Amino acid sequence: MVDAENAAPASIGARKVPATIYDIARVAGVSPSTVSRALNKPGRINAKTEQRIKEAAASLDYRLNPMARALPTGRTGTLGLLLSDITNPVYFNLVRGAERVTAEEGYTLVLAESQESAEVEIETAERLLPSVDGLVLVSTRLADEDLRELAERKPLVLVNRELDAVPTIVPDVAPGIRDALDHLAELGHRSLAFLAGPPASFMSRLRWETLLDEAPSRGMTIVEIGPGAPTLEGGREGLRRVRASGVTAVIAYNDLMAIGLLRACQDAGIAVPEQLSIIGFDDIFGSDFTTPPISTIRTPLDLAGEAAVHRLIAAVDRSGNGDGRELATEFVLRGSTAAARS
Amino acid sequence: MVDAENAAPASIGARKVPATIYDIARVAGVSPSTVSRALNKPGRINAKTEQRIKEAAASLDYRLNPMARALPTGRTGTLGLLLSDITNPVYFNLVRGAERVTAEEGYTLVLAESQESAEVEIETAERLLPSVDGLVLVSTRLADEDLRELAERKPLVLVNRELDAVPTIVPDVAPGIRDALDHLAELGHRSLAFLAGPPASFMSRLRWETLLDEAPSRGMTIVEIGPGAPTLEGGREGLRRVRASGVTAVIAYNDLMAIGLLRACQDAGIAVPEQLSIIGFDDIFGSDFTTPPISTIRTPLDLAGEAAVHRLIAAVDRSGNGDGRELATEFVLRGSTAAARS
DNA sequence: GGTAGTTTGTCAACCGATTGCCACCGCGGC
DNA sequence: GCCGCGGTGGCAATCGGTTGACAAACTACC
Repeated sequence: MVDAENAAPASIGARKVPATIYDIARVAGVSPSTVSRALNKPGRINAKTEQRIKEAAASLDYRLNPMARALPTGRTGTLGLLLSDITNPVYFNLVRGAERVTAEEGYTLVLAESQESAEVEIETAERLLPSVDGLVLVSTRLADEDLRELAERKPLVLVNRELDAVPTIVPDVAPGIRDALDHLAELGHRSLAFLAGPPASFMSRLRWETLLDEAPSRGMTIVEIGPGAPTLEGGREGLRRVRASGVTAVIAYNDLMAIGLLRACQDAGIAVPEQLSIIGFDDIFGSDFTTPPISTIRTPLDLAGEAAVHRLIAAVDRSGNGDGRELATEFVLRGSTAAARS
Repeated sequence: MVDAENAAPASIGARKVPATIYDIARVAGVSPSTVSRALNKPGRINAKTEQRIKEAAASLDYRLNPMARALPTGRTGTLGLLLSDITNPVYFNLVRGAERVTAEEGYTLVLAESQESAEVEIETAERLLPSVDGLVLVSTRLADEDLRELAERKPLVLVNRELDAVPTIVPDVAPGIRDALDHLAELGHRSLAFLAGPPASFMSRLRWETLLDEAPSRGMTIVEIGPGAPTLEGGREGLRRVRASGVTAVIAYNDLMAIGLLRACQDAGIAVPEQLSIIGFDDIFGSDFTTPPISTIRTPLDLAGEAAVHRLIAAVDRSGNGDGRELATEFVLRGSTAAARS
């Protein structure tokens, strides 16, 4: 019993205490401020002293305490990435790209999700804000007003949303859409439908507007069906209206909806692509698992993630590096399109 | 020029400065320490004063600075989640479960990945360690030695890895495996193969060991093929050895490998499930997109993520809540198995 | 040798909270 | 009238770094 009482707190509680610059100063025989400068102002200090301090630091297994540094400098060294739904495969590559650049630049990434709710989103942003140097908001559902308010507290970068005075990363949807439409036109399709996503989605509107611009000039008619949830289920639910519309090809707001629609077709005995051609957006993981594999308009979200973080870091440390590469979408031809049924 | 010099820093730089407890103290006419107590030691202060302080705080739109609090208390209020590959769909639900509980408990989650490399993993863990209260390591590739070292610096919870003296979340693979084997036995399969994952993977070994225990008692032979990368490609590459082995059914280390193998079979003109039955692990997103959809042994990773964070928080704030629910796997029957070819 | 100029390192204040210790207040009891 | 006490609130140290101002030491030049 005595053993247990002693052992437990000792093993659970008494963790190794990290070394501080004061420890290093003592070992190296200098003052703490000298240690601080030796460690992050190379050259400010005599080379020999610097060397001695670095050795002391190494021997003590020193690691800088980010919290302690954040206090006087105001820089936390972490960036926040806020998205609507972490489990949505659309964002996988975006997260990965963002994570890569963040680590590369010596920052730390904090990830959070808003569960498709504007309320949760603003709360989460508030919670994150004090401990990050800046925030990337992906496909935000917030109002312009809220965004502006956030932007005046910490640097902000938006992905898939445009707002003046706030840095923005929006892929150029036109190239992919044009190629997809050309492809459908060649196959003889004359009447299309766009299966729309959530009403608050900037991206859904942008895709629809672009289709609306581009389809007529190719001699095709196009109608909007929806809005619907950007999920498998949302795609399934579109089938009734797709059938009723009499179109020969559907472009869905995203791959998830395209796959949902495809499966609904299969359940209903509609042959894809023979009776209906389907095209998605984003080229998510798994969109080539289906039979037929989904043709899709790929959004380079990995690049978008990278660009967003680059831009954010530029804003955080005032290095003017705008990094204004264009992020062009691209049509990926697979098996879900065929000649229009006559 | 004077204008520009004044304007630029003003608009770019002069963000809203957050209020501190000193501001509140001034407004409420008390000392900062009283403010601190009013805000987080309810009752310690006269009710009227407390009220006044809270109103002042609200009117100033006060938000506590987590960094400043972390310094004296040593508690940062954030937890780290480290996994080998963020884009691996296996972890999606785990991440989501972890994120949910973390937010629920008022903590913040930091996500990082190690890119399947032990070296990157230890570096990343080191980088995260000073700014988190504890760490969850998922499917770690680190040696026991390294893990023990980390564990004595900050609370640690392992998922998919066992190590004495460190809290561990390992799903119980046996139930799912037993059901899968029963199913295959019923279909007349007598010789199986296990398509192994990475050599350093504890989970791969655990699954193999369990198969090794359970198959013979059902009158089936089983061989291990691999190790291989836990990816589509890794699954594809297994086909040659699967064919050579003459087995009638394959259980792959995970769904990704199962899907890779399936696609390789399709390319090679081998009918699945007629000529070869395939079963995966994990029930990842997309494993039901294929034709045939993959039968799989589902691991409740969302629960694992939740349990891991609960456990970690218990360790962090010494609330003894062990939360020792068992996480049983479950066989999900879909279309990739059929009677053994004679 | 004296003076100016340049390194190099130290002092001390500060970032925004937390917390142990103490002082003050009013009150009741003896 | 004095003492003790519980309830409030303030003082000041502290966490671990950063940084402007300055002093000491050294260099160089006349």
